[in-house]
Amino acid sequence: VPDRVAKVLVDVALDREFDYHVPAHLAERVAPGVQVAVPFGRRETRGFVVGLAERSERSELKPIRAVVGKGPVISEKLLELARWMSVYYAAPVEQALRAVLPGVVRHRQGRFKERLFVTLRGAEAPAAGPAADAVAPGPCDRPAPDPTPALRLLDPLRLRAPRQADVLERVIATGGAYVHQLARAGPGAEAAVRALEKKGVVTVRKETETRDPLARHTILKTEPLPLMPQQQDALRLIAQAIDTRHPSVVLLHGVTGSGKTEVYLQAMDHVLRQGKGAIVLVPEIALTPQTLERFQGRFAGQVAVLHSGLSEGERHDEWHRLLDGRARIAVGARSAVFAPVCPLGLIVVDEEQEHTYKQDEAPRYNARDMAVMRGRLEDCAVVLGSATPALESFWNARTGKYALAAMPHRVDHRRMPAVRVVDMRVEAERTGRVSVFSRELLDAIRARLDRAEQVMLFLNRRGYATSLLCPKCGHVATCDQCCLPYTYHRQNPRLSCHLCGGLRPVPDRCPGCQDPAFKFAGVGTQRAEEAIAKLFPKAAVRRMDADTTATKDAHWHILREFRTGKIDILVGTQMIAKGLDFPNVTLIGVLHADLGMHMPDFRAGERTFQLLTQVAGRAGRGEIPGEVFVQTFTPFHPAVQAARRLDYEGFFEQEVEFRRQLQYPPFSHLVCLELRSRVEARAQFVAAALSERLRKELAPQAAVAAAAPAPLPKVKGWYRFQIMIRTRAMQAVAARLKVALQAARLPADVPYSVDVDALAIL
DNA sequence: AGCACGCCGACT
DNA sequence: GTCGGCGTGCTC
Repeated sequence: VPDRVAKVLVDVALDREFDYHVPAHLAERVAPGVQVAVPFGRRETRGFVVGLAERSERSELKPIRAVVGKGPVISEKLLELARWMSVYYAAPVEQALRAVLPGVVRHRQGRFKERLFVTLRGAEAPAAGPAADAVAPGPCDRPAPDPTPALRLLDPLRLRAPRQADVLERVIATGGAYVHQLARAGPGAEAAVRALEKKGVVTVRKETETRDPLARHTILKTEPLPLMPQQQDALRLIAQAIDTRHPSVVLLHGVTGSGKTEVYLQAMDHVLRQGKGAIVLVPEIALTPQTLERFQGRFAGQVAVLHSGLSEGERHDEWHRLLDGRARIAVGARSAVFAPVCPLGLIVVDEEQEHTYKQDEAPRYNARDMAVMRGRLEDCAVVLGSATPALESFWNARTGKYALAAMPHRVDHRRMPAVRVVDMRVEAERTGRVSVFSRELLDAIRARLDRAEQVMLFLNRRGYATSLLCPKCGHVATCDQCCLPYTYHRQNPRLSCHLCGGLRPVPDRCPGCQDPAFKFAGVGTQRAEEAIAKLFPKAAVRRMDADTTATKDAHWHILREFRTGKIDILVGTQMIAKGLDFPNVTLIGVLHADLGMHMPDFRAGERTFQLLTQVAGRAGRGEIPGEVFVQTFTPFHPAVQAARRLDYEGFFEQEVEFRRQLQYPPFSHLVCLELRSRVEARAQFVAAALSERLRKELAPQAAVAAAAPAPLPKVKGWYRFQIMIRTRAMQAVAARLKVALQAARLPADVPYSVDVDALAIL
C-alpha cells in the first residue's frame, strides 16, 4: 500500500490546502469530508479533508493526529460547491466552507443532548448506545413491551402512592418519557420515578433527546389537494425534470394565489417516493410557523427546519437529523441551500426574486444561484417559484436556459383589482405646481378613512430624499457612474449620488426635453409620512422602511399593528407588501411610479412591479378587490401600461426593449469589490492600487469603472471603497479576479468582499 | 487566525 | 541585563 496523502483545509483563511500524511491506523477513516485534528505550526488545529492523493510535492509531511467525529460531515458535492463559490465570489475556500457548514457542526458545540429517560422494564433499547458522536435514534422507535403487568399495578398504587401512579400511567400511555418532562407535569415526579425503579417496574437510563423546534405546535396532517389543470401541467413538467438524468431548472411563474405551494408539496412527494430528499428555501420574512406547518403537515416527522432563529442545540439536532437520514426534507432560509440532504432530488426556491436570499457578508452568495449550481452538481431538479420572477430568471427562461411553467389563474378565482393610472402632469397643470398627492388619491384616501378601511402608500425612496424630476417628460436626474437617481439638496442646491458620493450642480433645463421647468423636489417616505399625517390629522399614520425596521423584530411589529387595525395609513418602501394578507386594505397608492419604472437600474422597476402584483393580489375584502392608484408623470409609457394590467410578461418585454434601445447588453453581471479600513487614506490607497491592477489584468473581458474607486458611506468606523467591474463573461472573470486578488497580496487590515449581481445597474 | 521571531525602549 | 511593545512572516 503506497503512502497516502490527505489534502486538508485548515480553518484559517489562507485559501490554501495543506498536505498531511495519513497514518496507517487512520487510513480507513480518513476520507473527503471528514474533520481531522492536525499539527499546524507549533499548535494543533482542526481541518477538513477535501481530497486524497498518492503523493505530495513536499517531502516532509506531518501526520494527521486524529479523526474527529464518526464520519464525513460534508459530501464531496458540497465541497465542490464550496470550491466553486470561493472562485465565483472571490472568497477564500475556508470562508466558503464556513458558509456551507453551520458553526455548530464546525466547532462541534451543541452536541447531542442526553437526558434521563424512563421506560417500563423490559423495554430497553437495542444495543445501539448513542454516544455523543453517534447517530441518535429517536426514543419512539423501539418495540413496546407488554404493559399488562404494569397496568395491574396501577390501581393498588393509586391508593398508596398517587404520584407514582401518575408517573406510571404516563409511561404506559406514551411508551416512555423523559424525567424532566414528567417533573414539569407534576411535583415529586423524580422521587416517584426513583421509587418505581427500586420496585423494578421501570428502567431509567440516558437517552439522546432531539430538540424539536416545532414541538410546541400541534400540526394537523394534510392530504394532497386535487390540482387545477395549470397545476397539473406544472407538476408534470417538474416531475419530468426530477425523472431526468440531467434535469434543467424549472421556473414556476404563478400569480399570487395560483397554488404554487401545493405543486411544491406534490413534487416533493414524488421525490420522496424515489427515496430521495428535498430542500425548500423560503425568504426569511416568510419563515413563519404557518409556513412551516404546511410542509410539516404533509410530511410529518420528515421535515427539518433550518434558520437563524434556532438555538445552537436545535440547529445541531435538525442538521444531524438530515445528515443521518432521519429527516429527508429541509425547510429554511438561505443557508438551508447547503443542508446535508442525501441523496438530493429537488430544491425549491420560493419567491426566488427575494433579495433576502443574498448573504450580506462574505462570501456574498445568492442562495437562489447556489441552488441552481447545486442542482447542476448533484443532478437534482431545481424549481424557482415566483409571481414576479427576477428579470434575469425570466430572461433565462426566455432564452431556453430554464424550462418555464406558467400558472396565470388564481385557485380561488378571486378578481384582481383595477389599477388606475393617475396622470400627474394634468395634476401639475391644474394646480400650477407639482404635488406629492393627486386630488383623486386624496379623495380616495378620505373615503377609506370614513369607512374605517386601511390604506397603503408606496414610495420607492426612503428618508427625506428628494430627487430632481421633469414634470413635463418625467426625466429623473441620475448619476452617470451608478445610474442611481441623484438626491436633490435644497439648501446649497446640488445633486448628490448616495451610492458613489459624487456631486453635481443642478442643470438649468431638462436633459431629456430641454424644458426649463426641470426643477422639482420629490419626496422620500419620511416626508410623505409627514405630509399625509398633516393632511389627515385624525388618522394613525406609520412608516415602514429600512430606517424604521433597523431593529430585529420591527418588521413584525409594524405589520402586526397594521393588521390589527392600529394603523390606518401605512407609508413605506416595497417591504410593506411582504408576507401577509391585509383584508381590510382597500386602497393602495403608488406615489411615484416613475422612480421605479423604465430606469437604467432594472431592480427599481422590478420592485415597483413586484409591489403592485403582490399587494394587488392580496388587497380587498372577500369578493371585492381593492383599488390601486398609480401616480406617474409618464402615463403612456409601455412599462406603466403593463403595470396597469398587472401583466408581468408585458413588463418584462418592455424592460428588455428599453435596454435594447439604449444599446445595453440585456443581462450580464456587475461585480462590486468592497475594500475597508479603519484608516481612510489606507483604504483609499489600497483601493486605487488594486483598481489599477485589475483594470490591466481583467481586460478585455471585464471593464473596471474608469474613475477612482468610489467611497461608500462609513460604517461602524470602517472607511469603505468600492471598485465596480462589469462583465459579460462572469465565470472566466471570476477565476481571474481571484488569482489577481491573491497576487495583489492585500494587507490584512484592509479586508475585502465581493458582491456579484445580475447587471442591474448599467 | 495564531504564534513565533526580532528589534527597540523602560524597568528591577 | 531582562521584560514586553507590536511589525513581519510562516504554517504541510
